[in-house]
Amino acid sequence: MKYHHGNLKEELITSACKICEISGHDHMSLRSIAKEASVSQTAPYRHFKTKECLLAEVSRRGFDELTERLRAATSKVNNANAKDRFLEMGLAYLEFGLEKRKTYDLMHSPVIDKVEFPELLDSATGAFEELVQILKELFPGISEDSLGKKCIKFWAMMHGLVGLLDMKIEPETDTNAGSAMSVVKDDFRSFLEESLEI
Amino acid sequence: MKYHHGNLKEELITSACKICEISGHDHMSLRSIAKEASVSQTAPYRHFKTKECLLAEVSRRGFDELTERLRAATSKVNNANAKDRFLEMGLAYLEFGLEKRKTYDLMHSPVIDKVEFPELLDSATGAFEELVQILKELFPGISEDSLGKKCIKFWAMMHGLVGLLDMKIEPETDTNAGSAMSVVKDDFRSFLEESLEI
DNA sequence: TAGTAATGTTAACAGCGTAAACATAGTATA
DNA sequence: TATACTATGTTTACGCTGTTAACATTACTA
Repeated sequence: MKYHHGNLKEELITSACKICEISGHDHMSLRSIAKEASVSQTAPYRHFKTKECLLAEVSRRGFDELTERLRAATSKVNNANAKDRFLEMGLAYLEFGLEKRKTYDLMHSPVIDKVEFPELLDSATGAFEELVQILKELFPGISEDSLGKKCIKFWAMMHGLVGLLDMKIEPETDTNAGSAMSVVKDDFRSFLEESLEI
Repeated sequence: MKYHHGNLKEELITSACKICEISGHDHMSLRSIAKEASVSQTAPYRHFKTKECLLAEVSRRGFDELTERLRAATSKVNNANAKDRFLEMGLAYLEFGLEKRKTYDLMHSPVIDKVEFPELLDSATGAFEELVQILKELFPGISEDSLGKKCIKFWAMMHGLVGLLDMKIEPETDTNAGSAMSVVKDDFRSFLEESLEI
């Protein structure tokens, strides 16, 4: 048994990512992470000033994975037209949000002030940039203002959609036959396609 | 000094609402709420089974206030056309989200499982219903399916917008003159109006 | 090789949510 | 009106938390 671990910081982060996705960031303790790495309770403090710093790193990795997924989704159909690639990206975003729900929550949680973690802000912006690029292709010659508005609309819609799908707030339609949420879930592609008319 | 407080439950809730909006729900302790009401640390347990139950009540009041604001916004211009009233509603939603940011966060936080609190779900659905109604007026004769989709789009966009405005994730435009976010903030009305074309 | 920086451990602190046992006040019933 | 019961408060205590301070060991550098 070595006294020095060798690669503790990295292992703490990956453990944290795992525990976060299982239990959610508010049911995740520094001590449990340390235990998972077979290390004393206070060892993490040699690598992270506070718990928040570790959480920020977990969040950062979340954004990086999201960015990667968005990029992969669009390049998967690289020879297709911009519209199809945009749709793939939207699908990938929704999938990430629902699949890694707890991590997604942390990424958007106000617990971590992004202003205090510039690298985290960078990673988050990186994901946003994927959307900017595809919309630029989709609307060539668009003004910066319009582009900005479009980006926000779509990003907000995606983000809101993930939240709403999990919140289970539904409109009480008269018929109530086939809830609106499941309509979106089942046919997200056409849902997104319609939205392109914005 | 009376032994029995008389109206402790109500006072705990209002204290909790106040503290929540000031400190945020994750920096809010039952003990501090009890202290604010000049009562012992465990007194709240006579009225709320767990801390989560109290938070659920705070969240519920948040949704009720949101509902009220949305209704007030549309009835404010009651003799105007549906479109103007819709725009007023959107504005009111955004205002609420930014003004009562911390409470808004709690309302959308996964910390409280809405399935476990049916009344909370009712209040949340109540707010959603306001949107459903105005969209029904705006698009008379619309099919239930389309209505559902439209509701979700707008609700998601609003919800996402509040989050994004606070997250400060911005697209890095080439010019970077006048960030996209501030464009939305300054001219939310036209932003929303454009979105009506969805 | 000596000294210093990096990285680990142990012990201790205050604050937290919560449960158990007990105290007091209000209320219904005999 | 006396008595039981219920509602609502307090005190005490438990285990868990994030964090700090003091100390131990290893790695690196002059």
